[in-house]
Amino acid sequence: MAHVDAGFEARSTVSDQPRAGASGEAGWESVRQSQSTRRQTYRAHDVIYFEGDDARHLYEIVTGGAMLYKLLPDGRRQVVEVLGPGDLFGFDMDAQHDCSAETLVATTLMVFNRSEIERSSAAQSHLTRCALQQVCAMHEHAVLLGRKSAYERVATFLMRFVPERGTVNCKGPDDEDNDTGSLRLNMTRQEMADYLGLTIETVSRVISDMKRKGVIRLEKHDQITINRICSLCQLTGTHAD
Amino acid sequence: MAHVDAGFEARSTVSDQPRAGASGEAGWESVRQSQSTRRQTYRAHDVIYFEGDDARHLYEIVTGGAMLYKLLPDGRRQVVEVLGPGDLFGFDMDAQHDCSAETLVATTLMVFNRSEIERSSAAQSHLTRCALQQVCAMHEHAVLLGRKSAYERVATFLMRFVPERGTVNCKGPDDEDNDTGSLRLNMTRQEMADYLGLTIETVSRVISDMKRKGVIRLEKHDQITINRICSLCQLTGTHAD
DNA sequence: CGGGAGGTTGATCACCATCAACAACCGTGG
DNA sequence: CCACGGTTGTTGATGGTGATCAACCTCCCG
Repeated sequence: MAHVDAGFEARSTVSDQPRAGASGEAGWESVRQSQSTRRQTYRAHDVIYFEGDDARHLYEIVTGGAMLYKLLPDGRRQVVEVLGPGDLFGFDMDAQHDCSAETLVATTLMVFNRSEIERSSAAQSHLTRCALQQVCAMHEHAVLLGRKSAYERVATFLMRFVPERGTVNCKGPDDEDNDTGSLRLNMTRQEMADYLGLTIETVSRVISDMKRKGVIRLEKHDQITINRICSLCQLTGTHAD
Repeated sequence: MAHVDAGFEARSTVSDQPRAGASGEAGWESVRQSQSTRRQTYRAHDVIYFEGDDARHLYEIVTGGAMLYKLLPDGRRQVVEVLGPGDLFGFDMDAQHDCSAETLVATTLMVFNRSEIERSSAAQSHLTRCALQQVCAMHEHAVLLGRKSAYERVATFLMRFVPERGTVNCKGPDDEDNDTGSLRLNMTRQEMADYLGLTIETVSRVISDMKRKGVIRLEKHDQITINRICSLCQLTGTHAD
C-alpha cells in the first residue's frame, strides 16, 4: 500500500537535505520566491510559536527539524508531530495556532504570509496535499498511541527513519547478511517520550534492552545503528509474523 | 427527544441533522448536485470501505454517523475518527484508503467521484478546510491517547457531545443550579474503547463510577444525562482547576 | 577538574488489561 | 405472553506493563 509509504515520507527524518520531490511543484516554487517570503534561522530547541499565538504565517522546513506539541495545564506534554525538511506547518484552521512549535536542532525555515498562500491556488493545492499527508500520518500515530506497547512504539519510531523499509511494500534486505542501517535521532529522550506517549525512563529502558538483545547498537546517545532491520521491523507490531 | 448533540463544531456528534454552516459554500453545493454524485444509505455497522481499497470516492455524511479505523495484524483495532453529519471522509492522499470506514448507526451518505472533486476548485477548498479541521482534531486526540488517564478520556469523550461547553471559550453554565445535558452516544462500548485506546471493561467501569458519583445518569446504555456539566468538565484534564 | 544537563538503572507502585462469570437487553418463535 | 439464545454490557479477581521515585552514571564544556 503506497499510502503508508507516503506517510513515512511525510514524517521524514530530521536530516540535512530536503527530500526529493517534496516541493517540486512549479506554482509552489513561485510562492517561495515571492518577496514577502523570508528565510529564518533558529538554534536547537528554540520556540517558533506558542499554542494560542495568532497564526499569521506558514512555515516550511528547509534544513533541520521541528516538533509540534500541546500541553495540559498540569504540565503533561504530547508531541503531536515531528517534522523534517520539506514539511509544512503552522497551517491551522483558525486564527490561533492549535499547537506550540519548537525546533529540535538548528533549523532554517521559509516563512510565508498566510495571505500570500490564500491568493495562490498552486500554494493551496500544495497545502492540501500536505494536510492530507498529515492526516494519514496522524492516523498511523493514533494506532501507535492507542494500541501499541512501549516496545512496539520505540521500534516503530526507529523504523521511521529507515528509508524504503518498514512499509507494507518493504523491499526486504538488499543483502541478506548485512541488513543494517544507521540513523541519527536529533531528539532528546524527553522529546521522544513525549512523542511516543511514554516516560523518559521507559524509552531509555527499551533502547537499552534492544541494545542488550543485539537489535541495535548505540554510537552516541542519538546515533543508532540497526543491526538487523528486519528484526526491528518485527517488533513494530504493524507486520504479521 | 431533541438531543443536544447538533452543535459541536469540529468533531461533530452523531445526530440526525446536518450541522448548520458545515457545507454552506455555493461551489461545494454545486458539486453536490452534480449528476455523477449519488446518495447512498447504509444500516448500522455496515462497512463502507476497507483499508487498502481503491479510493475512488469521497463521502459526506448527510445523516447518521461513521468511524474510521485501522487494524493491526493481531486484531487490535484503533478507531481514529468518529464522524457526524457534514463531515467528509475518504479523501486520502493516495490511491488506496488508509483506514476502513464503517457506519455507527443507520446512515445516509453523499458519494462523490474523486475526479469530480479534483475538477472543482470550490470543492478543493472545502476539502482543504475539512482536512485542516481534522488535523486539529487529531492533535487533540493524540493528547488524549498519549497523556490522559482512562477517567479523563471518557470524560473528554462525553464532553465532546455537549455543545458550547468544554472548549476553551466555554460559557459556563447558563443556570448555575441546572447545569445538565442529555446525549446519545450511538456507539457500542467496544467502539468507544477502540476510539479511546482502552478496553471495553475499563470504559464500562469508568462510566459506572461516574454514575455512582452522581456525575452522570444512564437512561439507556447509550443515552446519558450529565448532571453537572462543569463537574464532568473538571475531569477531562484539559482545564486547570 | 568540577559542574550541570541529559541519560541510565533499580525498586516499588498504580493503573489498566486480562480472564472469567454474570446480568441486562433484544429480537425471534413457540 | 413467556421462553430462548445471542449480543452487549457489567462486575469481580488478579496480574503485568509502564509510571513514579530515587540514585547514579556519562558526557560535555567550561
